[in-house]
Amino acid sequence: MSNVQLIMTCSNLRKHPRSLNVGPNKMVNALNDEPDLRQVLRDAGLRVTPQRASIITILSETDDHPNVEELYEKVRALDDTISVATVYRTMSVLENVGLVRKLVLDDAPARYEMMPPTNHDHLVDLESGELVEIPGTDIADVMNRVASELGYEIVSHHTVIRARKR
Amino acid sequence: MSNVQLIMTCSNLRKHPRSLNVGPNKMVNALNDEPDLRQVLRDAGLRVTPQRASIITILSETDDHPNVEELYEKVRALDDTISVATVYRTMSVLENVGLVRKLVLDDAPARYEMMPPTNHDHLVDLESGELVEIPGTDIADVMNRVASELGYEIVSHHTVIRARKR
DNA sequence: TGACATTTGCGAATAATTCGCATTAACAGA
DNA sequence: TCTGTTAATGCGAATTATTCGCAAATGTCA
Repeated sequence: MSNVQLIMTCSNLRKHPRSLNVGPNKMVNALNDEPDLRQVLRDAGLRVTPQRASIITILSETDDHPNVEELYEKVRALDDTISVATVYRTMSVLENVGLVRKLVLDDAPARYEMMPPTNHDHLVDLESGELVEIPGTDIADVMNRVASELGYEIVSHHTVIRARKR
Repeated sequence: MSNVQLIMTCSNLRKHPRSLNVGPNKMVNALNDEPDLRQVLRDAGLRVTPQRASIITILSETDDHPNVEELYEKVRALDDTISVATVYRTMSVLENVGLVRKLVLDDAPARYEMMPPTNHDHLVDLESGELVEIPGTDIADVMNRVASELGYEIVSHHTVIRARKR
């Protein structure tokens, strides 16, 4: 009996500036390549610091969903003076601004991903801890309807499905 | 701009023994009234302790979704020697056995509720911290299809919707 | 370039939850 | 009903993720 957690998330709150096409081995600064991202920060009255740039760069290059500790280790390759507290603070800032999405899992530190330009969901295998992206579903439609009936406009949603292999 | 978290959960994993019809002011022991519940524990090779009985009693009488601290305070009325650790341990046990559901919220301690006999979802108002139940939706159908395509059988699911008043 | 509010780094502080362990007690079998 | 086995409890200490306070550093805008 294998235990699995299916995590589905979608977001339609704001237009994603532009998807980052940074090659996996190009250690470039995402914010330098993406003036749009700089502007997102500035528009929110926030400063574009090298720490924030490094974090976004790393996050843009990863296709998994790192937690703060993993992020911190990777970012240190770009900036070996950055502190964990800054990573925490930055993730919070980026989340508020809408550049990253926070995935709150049970019994594990929060994970993060860049805001995806396309809706997609997630599947977490609890045994391996692996978090896999799966194609988006039309769950969003149902949710939109439900939220709409309550007078709300969905900003984002996050579904956790616990399932058993059949 | 009011911020709201809509939490939707459903469960279809196992037949709920029987819904508890304990009156709001009847300070009775739920496990004594509900031999089914005792059996659920025994079937899992677990012992029916007074602590577990008290916790289930309190949880059955509440229509909100208490966290461990709130639960602990209320349970102390029935058993003033119970410890917080026991409440934590018991909630974990009851969750594994399928008697309660754990609601993991962001930036707040986990909340719990008795496994509902009928599907229902939740709405959390972040400002007030209030967690309101809303009628179940057919999201479950969509999820079942998605999970089914992946070869999984849904045990439970948990959706968090962040929405903004329109 | 200079003023100044933001942001950072550091380490200490919090908060939720778990753990270790000696003691207690549930319950299956005699 | 009594008893032995073994799970469960209570206590407080330990862990873990995250936040906070504050002085020093640094983006940003005039």
